[in-house]
Amino acid sequence: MAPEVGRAAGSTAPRSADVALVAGVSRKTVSRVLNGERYVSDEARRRVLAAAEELGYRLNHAARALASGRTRSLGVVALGTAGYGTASLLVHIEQAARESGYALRVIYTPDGDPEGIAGALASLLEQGVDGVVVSEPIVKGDVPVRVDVPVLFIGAPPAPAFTATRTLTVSVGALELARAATEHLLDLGHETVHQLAGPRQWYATKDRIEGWQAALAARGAHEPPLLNGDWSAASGYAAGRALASDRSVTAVFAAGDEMAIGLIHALREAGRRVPEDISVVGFDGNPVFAYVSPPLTTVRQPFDAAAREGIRLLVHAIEKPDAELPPTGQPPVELVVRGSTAPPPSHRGATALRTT
Amino acid sequence: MAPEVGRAAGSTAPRSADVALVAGVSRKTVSRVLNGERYVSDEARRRVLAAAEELGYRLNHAARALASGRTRSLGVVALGTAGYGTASLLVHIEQAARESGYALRVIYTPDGDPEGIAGALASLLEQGVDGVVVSEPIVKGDVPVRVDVPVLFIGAPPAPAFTATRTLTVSVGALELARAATEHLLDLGHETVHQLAGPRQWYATKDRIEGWQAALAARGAHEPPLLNGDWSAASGYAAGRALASDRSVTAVFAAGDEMAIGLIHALREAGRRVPEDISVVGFDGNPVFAYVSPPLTTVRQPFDAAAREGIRLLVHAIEKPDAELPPTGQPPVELVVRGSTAPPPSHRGATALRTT
DNA sequence: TTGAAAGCGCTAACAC
DNA sequence: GTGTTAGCGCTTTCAA
Repeated sequence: MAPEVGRAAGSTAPRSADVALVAGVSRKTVSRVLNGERYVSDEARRRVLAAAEELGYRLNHAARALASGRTRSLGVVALGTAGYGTASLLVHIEQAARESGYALRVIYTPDGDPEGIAGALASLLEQGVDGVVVSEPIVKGDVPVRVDVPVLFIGAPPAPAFTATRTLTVSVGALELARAATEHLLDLGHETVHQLAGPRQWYATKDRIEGWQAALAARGAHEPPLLNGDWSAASGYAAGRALASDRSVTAVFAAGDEMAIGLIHALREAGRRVPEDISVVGFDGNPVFAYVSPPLTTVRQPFDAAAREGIRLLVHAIEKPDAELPPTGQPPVELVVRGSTAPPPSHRGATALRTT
Repeated sequence: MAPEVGRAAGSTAPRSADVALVAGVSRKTVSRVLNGERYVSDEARRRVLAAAEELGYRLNHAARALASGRTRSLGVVALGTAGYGTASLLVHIEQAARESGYALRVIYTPDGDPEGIAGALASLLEQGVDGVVVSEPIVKGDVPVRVDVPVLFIGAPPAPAFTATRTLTVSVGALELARAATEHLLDLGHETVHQLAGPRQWYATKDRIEGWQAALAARGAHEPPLLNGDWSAASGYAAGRALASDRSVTAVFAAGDEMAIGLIHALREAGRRVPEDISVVGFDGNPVFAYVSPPLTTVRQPFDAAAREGIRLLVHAIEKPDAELPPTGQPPVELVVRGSTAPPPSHRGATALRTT
């Protein structure tokens, strides 16, 4: 079917030269068409496309990357647990990147510690990525890597000693979300709100603590000591067992939905009712927890908006290194009130008296 | 600190030639050291490594890929929802790939339909991957792409019309898991077991239906019509509302944990107790559902084992194209009995009479 | 055990 | 609008 076109008839995959031959144009014109550049006649474009189609031509990204110095790909350093947050963020990052014409290279780092992140970054950089996305890393410690591409941090400011050409940050509004969660509980009439926090060295934990503190301080509420978890339901359960015997606790803000689920389970096992005796609000917004008993009140992390916004920023920094960064909007603060929160027993008691 | 070494002292990143210069060897020797090839003296190796370290040398994968025709990377076609299964599988695939020296390029396909998979494959192939992993795609339809690298299907056999150099499959034992789940219910004394299935065009759905049918048939149990869901808790909830009024239903196998959660919620809202009136078993093994009420009985998908095994196969096919494939073990069948399953009311009734 | 030369397939710069 | 030339940084021959 295809005419004998030099090597194109051979055994190897067709190259741009073969397409050029079939289309009757130069390789550069093929390149122009494939890259959507201007200054190509409609006729030439049509012929190139037809030839590429006929030959089953597939562009070689490695060659393009070598010649152009750009890979049109982004590296992602993902935190290693298959939690809803990480997974959801990754899905949205991939989609946003793809829509901007970038492919994704992913490395998981179970702990998110500086060494792990440094290693992941080094590997990504070797592979040749035009930019890197790091989500919510650890608070302390240097990341001892020379990074010569823009780096986007999702959800937290970059570690202080991090050295990169250009560092970008996009917020998920964790502080505001934590404040909203705490305020919701305070509004319900609780005197104060305990927090079941994540590992202390995570940025994500820090923001949530600060938002909670801010809400407490604004109402003049006493700030109880933090409870510690590791994001897992099991750790929430452990914290709940410890907490159950303290009758003064009427409201808990858990820094993650799964911890909230574990916490509630322990509380109920110990005979404390949720939300009648203790209210619990989670953090993340995994829709499945609308279907447990009680349905979990939570705040939704705007992973979709953050990913879109972040990738927009990153792509901008890659493609227009010298331009100003575009302005970024405030992430939405979305409180999802379901069944795990209610007024404290004291209020309910009053209500009960009235209605009895 | 570093001596003036030609271009190395310039503004661009050091290349292998710079390392060679500093080490006092040829570029080829540098290449040999970096690729762990034999026939390099210890002394030469030491000098090359030292020079690379001193220069902060980073290998250029694009150049290597162009020259060698291999990228040392794997493409993953992931199904688009941020569910526990997909996310968990991806984490384990990445880990196994990294341990074998391969990087990962990921594309999500929300629906897993043939067009989506074809597009994802084409994109991955352009990027230049040495192999591809596709997890549980759709049953029907061609995937009209010329694929010239080995393709691994996790969890299901390849679509019939799929044309690839080499097609590999690794099972998660879904059929056996579905059978185990169904048998568990039958063993408890239920006369039959309903199934809340996933979308019919998914392979994953097919396996689970077949395992369920096999278990039913083996006991001579009647096979009730399938209920339909889309993996989401919301769809499980919808199915549960429809099911609640049918008093003859005493046991349901939900083909996904989240659907099971939604189902249970609807059942309870309608006044049916779980597990007293109806038993429900899920499918996946997300640990968080050990902490809901009732704790979900489920079967655990061996994502870790499947990913390890699958990547081993894929890497073998890539690196030793002509060799036999290594044998693969049977994936473990793990039933996790928790609180959402119990004997049917008839049995319990008998027990209740005795104890009253 | 090591090195020299040739090219992988593409794009950049500059001509026309 | 289009073509020509010269590499991108590495690995692959093949020779020493």
